[in-house]
Amino acid sequence: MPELPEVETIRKGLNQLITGAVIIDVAVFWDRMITPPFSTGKFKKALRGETIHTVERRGKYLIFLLDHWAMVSHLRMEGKYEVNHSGDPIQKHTHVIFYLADGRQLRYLDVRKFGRFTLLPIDKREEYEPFKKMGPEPVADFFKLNEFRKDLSKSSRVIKAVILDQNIVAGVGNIYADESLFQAKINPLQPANTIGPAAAKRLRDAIIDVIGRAVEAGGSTIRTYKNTLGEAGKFQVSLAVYGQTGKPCPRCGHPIEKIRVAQRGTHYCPHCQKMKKA
DNA sequence: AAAGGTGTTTATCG
DNA sequence: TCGATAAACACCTT
Repeated sequence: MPELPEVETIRKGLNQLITGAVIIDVAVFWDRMITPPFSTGKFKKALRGETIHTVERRGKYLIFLLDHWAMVSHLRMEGKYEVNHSGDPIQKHTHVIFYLADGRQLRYLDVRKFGRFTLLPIDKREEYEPFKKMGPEPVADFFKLNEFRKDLSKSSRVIKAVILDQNIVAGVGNIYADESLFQAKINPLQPANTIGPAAAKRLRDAIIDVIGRAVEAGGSTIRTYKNTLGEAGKFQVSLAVYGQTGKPCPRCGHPIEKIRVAQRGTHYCPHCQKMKKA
């Protein structure tokens, strides 16, 4: 659910609300949320007294820049942040609370407990393995067609699996993968190494365009996503295929179908997105 | 009412 | 090294 556009919207909200705030204490109610080598105890101790200077993002990861640490937070499926006052009732599925010096609390909620926190020394954050391997951000300046074409030619996997791979391009999840493939008129089952130069360009441009428009719209709210300010996204009304099973294709009117590709629910128009021979 | 679907990443298998 | 699969969880739908 939180893919790049949702994480980016959350990042902006966090920056509005908590930059400059000082963490005086941390409570962790689900220890597995804190990844090794940090124990919950070390995690809390490291954060006490640290100022939240700014929140950055790489792919679907949030990066809180503190005095001595970069706190990396991944929301996985259903992670959310709220900023509360101390008297506010604690919602179900609250797993981490950051107590701030001004009396407010930054709370992390996650129904499925899949989200993770990692602490990195502030000057070593570039060395974090997932960041080192991660593909470019899906914007024109970084996501180069030549590199993308090389990646496609090297892989026999189906194209949908490839664009979901964070090491190819960062931040694309199930929703925006389906939307991008639809916009580029490519069948999700097409093997990556059978995609020609023209189709590769369409796909690269579609990913940049779809993600960009979704960021502008504050992301998509499918079931539960809300940003830090408690607001829903607006992009769900612009979705052409995701969650539109049985509805007419906005381009040709053929009913949208749902199949399974790379173990993921996949929505596409069988008329507009025909499989092409290599 | 048990079973299956939901999506992201990492670990593990062949 | 690559690709496929399972596991980490809770809730909702069938």
